[in-house]
Amino acid sequence: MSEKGSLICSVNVVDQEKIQKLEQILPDKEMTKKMAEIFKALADPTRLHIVQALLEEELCVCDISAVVNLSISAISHQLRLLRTMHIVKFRKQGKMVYYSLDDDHITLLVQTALEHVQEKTGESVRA
Amino acid sequence: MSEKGSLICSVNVVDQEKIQKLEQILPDKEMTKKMAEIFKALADPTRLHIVQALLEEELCVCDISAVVNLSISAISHQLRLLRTMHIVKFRKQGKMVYYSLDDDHITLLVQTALEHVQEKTGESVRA
DNA sequence: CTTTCATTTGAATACTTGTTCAAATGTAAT
DNA sequence: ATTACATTTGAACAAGTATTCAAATGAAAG
Repeated sequence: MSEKGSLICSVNVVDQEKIQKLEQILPDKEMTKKMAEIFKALADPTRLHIVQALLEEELCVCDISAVVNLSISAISHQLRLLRTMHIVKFRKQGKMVYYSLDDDHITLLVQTALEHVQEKTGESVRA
Repeated sequence: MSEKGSLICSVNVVDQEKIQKLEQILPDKEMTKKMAEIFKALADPTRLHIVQALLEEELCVCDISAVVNLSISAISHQLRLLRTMHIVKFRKQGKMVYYSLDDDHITLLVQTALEHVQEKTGESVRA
């Protein structure tokens, strides 16, 4: 943000038009920020693990803690994050709290990422 | 990871079977970690912005810096990260270095995230 | 060879984030 | 009320990360 203005390189001067065209097409900064937040929610192994488990079935905090093998407290903290991101929803029943996925898009995102990694890892993709 | 073992809550004891079934179905930890890394690559506004721009066309570092409105140095650092993640590839031509997307899955991920945000923001989704 | 310019790199800094521990809710049972 | 238990919360600490600045490459041109 400093070497701009007078110090614009020749290429930028030439392609100023290209830059402006891109700025028009691209989603605005707010949109990009929100998209980044979705990715960020899935960017932590613990949270992704939680989401993967909830992809299968509804689970209580205790269950999740067992599957992910992390303290109840740590899980609860992460669940709060996923809650505020509208990725999971919850349902109280007695002392227990049951969590499930709130959003359908998440499934597609996780699936796509899985395919990507499988391909890059050289795993056979048929079936 | 501490209140486990002897202190397992009654629910877990009952559903121990459920937990084991989940552990079988779910991708192993290595896979989950790799998936999280893909998401992490897209989890930063700056990097996502770069990727969105490259979705449209091949660009040099200078161009990207102009579009994202951040110092050349900052962009170069992020590009290195995207490079090691195999998300972008580059091509040298004289003094300039041109970057483009290395992976097809990224497009789908970004599109899905965009749709998700648009829905949650209450934007009309037709067309 | 020296200068110029696009890009990269390394160190430093400020900021963010995941986990832990201890304490607080809140619900159900004795 | 008191106890037991599932979950949440807040503070604190360690680890990770994005950006900046200054310096280093490396390629083309004078």
